[in-house]
Amino acid sequence: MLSFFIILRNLKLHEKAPDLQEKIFCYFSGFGNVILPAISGIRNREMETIEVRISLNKNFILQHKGTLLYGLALAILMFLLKWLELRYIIFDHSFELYVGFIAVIFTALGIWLALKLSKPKIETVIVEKEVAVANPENRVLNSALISELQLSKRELEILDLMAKGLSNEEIASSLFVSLSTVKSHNQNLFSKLDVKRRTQAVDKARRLNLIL
Amino acid sequence: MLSFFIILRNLKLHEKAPDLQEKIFCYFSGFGNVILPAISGIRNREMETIEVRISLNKNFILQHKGTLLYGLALAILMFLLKWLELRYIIFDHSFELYVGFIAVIFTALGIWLALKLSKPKIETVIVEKEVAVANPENRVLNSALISELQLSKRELEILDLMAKGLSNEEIASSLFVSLSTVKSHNQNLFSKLDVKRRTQAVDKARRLNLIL
DNA sequence: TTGATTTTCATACCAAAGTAGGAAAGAACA
DNA sequence: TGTTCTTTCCTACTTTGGTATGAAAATCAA
Repeated sequence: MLSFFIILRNLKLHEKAPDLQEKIFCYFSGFGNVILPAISGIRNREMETIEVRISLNKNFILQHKGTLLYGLALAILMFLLKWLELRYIIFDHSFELYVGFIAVIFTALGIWLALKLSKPKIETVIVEKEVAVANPENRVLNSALISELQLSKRELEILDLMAKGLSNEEIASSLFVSLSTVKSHNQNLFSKLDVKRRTQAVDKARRLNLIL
Repeated sequence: MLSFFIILRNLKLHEKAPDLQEKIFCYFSGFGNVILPAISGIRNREMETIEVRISLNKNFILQHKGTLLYGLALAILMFLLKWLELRYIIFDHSFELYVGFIAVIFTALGIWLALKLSKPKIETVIVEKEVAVANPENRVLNSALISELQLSKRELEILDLMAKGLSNEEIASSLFVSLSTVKSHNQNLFSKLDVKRRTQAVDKARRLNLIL
């Protein structure tokens, strides 16, 4: 669009301007060919940088700088090429020398470009090494079986204390109930576990992970 | 400086070119102003995207490809621009075409060389991954403590059966001894373990690994 | 509100465990 | 041969554990 209006303006100036002004405009138009791309590049880059920073939170200053250097390098080389052309057209230098010089210049440009923009990456290879960790005695309550046997909360409490070696009287004191209560629970517990005595109950409970 | 020489060239062409050709040159110069920023903009955007992807995925090839495409695009554009210029200067354009082609070729060559010479480093990082080993109850008899407590072989036998839930009578039958014998051993055992009842003895023995 | 389940408690009685004292036989070691 | 320890066994007695029966209160779900 900007160029479109430049063309329009050029046409206008061309119709109105005398021969001298037309010449000056054309000269500065050529000057704009160098500056415009550079300015445009910067602007586009800046916008891109902002966008990327928002989405990815990355630092693009180096890349920004790289593009600037790249643009300047191209501009300088383009100028140099044109200058050589002009000298050749005006002063008629050797053809082979000119071509050879061009080849060297642009090879170096390519190398410089690649090295500048392609930084040697360090590729990280992650190797997972399994280390066996001894798992300490890790016993888990057999909740499913507890539900299946329909052991009540109180019964489990008594079973646990029984396994710790407490007598009925001691269990009663511990739970703030009477001896009769403990005996009642014991009866229910033994019946559910199908055992005859506390030692059997404890042994079975351990084997079945009803207690830890 | 570049513009200065462009001015010089234009003066020359102005002196040689007819009025019509001068106009056409100015228009196409303006046309170039549209294409360059647009292509540059696209390239920049694409490059940013590629670089971002690379930094995330660490894909080195994509970065190279981007650089190549970018360089080639600019080189082709430069060639096209020159070709257009030459067409309207009314020179023998085979020479300028040749020079422009040389520039493109050697830029690509330079890029290719640099990429060839720069190899990515490979760094190996070892990550230890802990794997829990399913370790079944792995209990070992505490022989040292058994000796320290001076538990006899018979006492240990009885302790083991007691933990399995056998009554005194059942233990006696099991070991082909009388009930009195078992009671005698129990007394000795309880005394050595400093406990008052079988459930305490069993609990303590388990905790101290006197039985499995 | 009703019914089922859990928790609590008591009584009477029997079985098993635990205590204390004593003794004999066998095995191992100095 | 004598000593010590282990194993075996008995008796009398006390304490604890287990069984059976019955009932009341509390909690929870329908």
